[in-house]
Amino acid sequence: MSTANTGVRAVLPSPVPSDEYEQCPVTDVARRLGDKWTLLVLVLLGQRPYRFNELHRTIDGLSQRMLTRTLRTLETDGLVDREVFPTLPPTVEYRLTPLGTTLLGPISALADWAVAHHADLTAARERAAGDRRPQTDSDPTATAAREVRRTP
Amino acid sequence: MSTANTGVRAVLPSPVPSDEYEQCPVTDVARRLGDKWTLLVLVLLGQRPYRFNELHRTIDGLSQRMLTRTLRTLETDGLVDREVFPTLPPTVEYRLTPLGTTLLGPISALADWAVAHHADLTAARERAAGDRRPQTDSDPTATAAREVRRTP
DNA sequence: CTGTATCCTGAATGATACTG
DNA sequence: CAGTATCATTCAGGATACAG
Repeated sequence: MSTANTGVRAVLPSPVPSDEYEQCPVTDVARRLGDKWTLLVLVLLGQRPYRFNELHRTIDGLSQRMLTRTLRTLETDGLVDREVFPTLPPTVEYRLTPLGTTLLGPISALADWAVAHHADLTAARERAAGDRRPQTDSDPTATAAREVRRTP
Repeated sequence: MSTANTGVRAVLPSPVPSDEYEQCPVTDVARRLGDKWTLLVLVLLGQRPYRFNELHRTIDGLSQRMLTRTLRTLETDGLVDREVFPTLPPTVEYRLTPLGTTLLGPISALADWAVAHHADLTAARERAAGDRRPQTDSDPTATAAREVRRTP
């Protein structure tokens, strides 16, 4: 794996993007995927089209308000298409656009990593939590500075 | 590219994880990367170790408080190592752990996608913004329902 | 069924000042 | 240099009611 960090380097001008950090495409995308429901919705729509209430029922805990918001944003970003059928009552179907489909690749890479290393994360967190009350008080006499370099 | 969505499927039991959505490793990871500074810090540390103020200076707009918070979280997750040198004044160096380094791969995948398709996103957003005031009023006589299927 | 309109709370982030 | 402590602000997100 690995040395495909071409993209990463590409978006890192030495003085990182000014306060207009949203200019950074990577952060921009990450922030969207990082909200509470977008990833879940994208993955579901990656399998087949869904209707509004179908998504609502499938994703436990997701409110109507947030589902609408999430879908609208995805639509605005051109990742999802919304099709309305003139039935009574109305039927609306959502599906990934071609652009949206191309996002499944990177998402899968992230998903694979998450699944593979979630145990590590959990372990690290528990270790960190435990380290806040250890008996491991090292010998204070050994605390003497081993190196004292001046910081320029 | 593409059909590597093994991971995605793996974490999608049909009735999506109950309100304890944090159980989902993928969403968990995405939420961290989706905060305002984590991704930026990870990418910088992916190039070489950095000292605290070095990061602070390099990432424009990042406050001391948020840098500390971000680094602590990364440390807690086992993605970043913190090394203190007993100098005067103190010197602290941050570097990726081996686990943290493995995250660079997925991040690169996302970064590559973001760079490649940022223009599409921007275009879609502008189109969506413009579509809110168009003169494209289609012929009302053509508005008749073409299909009226009953929703089950 | 597919939304919109309000209201409300907690978390994320920022600004500022202070410390070892 | 490398933080911590406080306070203020903003915003994502949830609850609820209502509408076409």
